Amino acid sequence: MGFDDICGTGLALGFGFSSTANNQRSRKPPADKGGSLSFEPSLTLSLSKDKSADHLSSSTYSNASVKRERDIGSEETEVERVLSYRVSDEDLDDDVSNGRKKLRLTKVQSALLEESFKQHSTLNPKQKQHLARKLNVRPRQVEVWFQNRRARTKLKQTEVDCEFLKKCCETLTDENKKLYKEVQELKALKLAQPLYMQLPAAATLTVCPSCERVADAGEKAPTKPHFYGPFTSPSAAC
DNA sequence: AACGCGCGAACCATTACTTCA
DNA sequence: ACTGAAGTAATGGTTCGCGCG
Repeated sequence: MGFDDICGTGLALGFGFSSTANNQRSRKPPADKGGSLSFEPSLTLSLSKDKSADHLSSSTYSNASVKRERDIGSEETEVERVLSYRVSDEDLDDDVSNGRKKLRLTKVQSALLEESFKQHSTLNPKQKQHLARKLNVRPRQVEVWFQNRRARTKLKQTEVDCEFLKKCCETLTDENKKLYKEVQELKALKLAQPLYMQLPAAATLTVCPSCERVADAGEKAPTKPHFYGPFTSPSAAC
């Protein structure tokens, strides 16, 4: 997404996203065991060739994943079910033969997974095995859950970042418009009064670019005025 | 050292199923 | 009872890093 030269002033605005979850495509788990995912939107405001980038990162993702009452019965019965739930290779074969079968995770299972995800968003094989045993589910299920969870986190973060950047964009567009208007006004002023001698009182504070001497309206005119016309070189005036 | 190959892990887009308003 | 939307478990394909011959 980009906004190129909105007001014709040579200013260009653009933004995009780049992930820094160990460079996103890195298949290795993050070095830091926290395994934090961070997605960095980059906001770029460029004036012709000059380019600057600002990396932003926020983590305002609110966890709303376990919000549905998906199971009947009390927590206790659920725990029992978690602990009695066994998945074997035969089950896996069954799934394959019967087509896709969706096993809804229980509240307790989801909560445990969520808890684990808070600690590290990626799992090494050992952690996966351990968690799978703890939850009485297949390691593959744990893996899939984490995958989907990461995807959800990323989506939420992208939404948040997008909102933020939209606001940035609006602000910058306004700013840009203001500056453009100012430029137009100054241009108009310059055209209307080609000679600096005709400048109104507010603009009579002049600086000679050559000697850098400031002269205001009240000051006695120097023997040789430092005024110069639009077609004369400033340096020639001194 | 360079290369090709196989494997495992992670990601992504998509599908399929479940739940709820 | 039906239906569409939202949520999410699962699948298939792709890419990458690594070890090995």
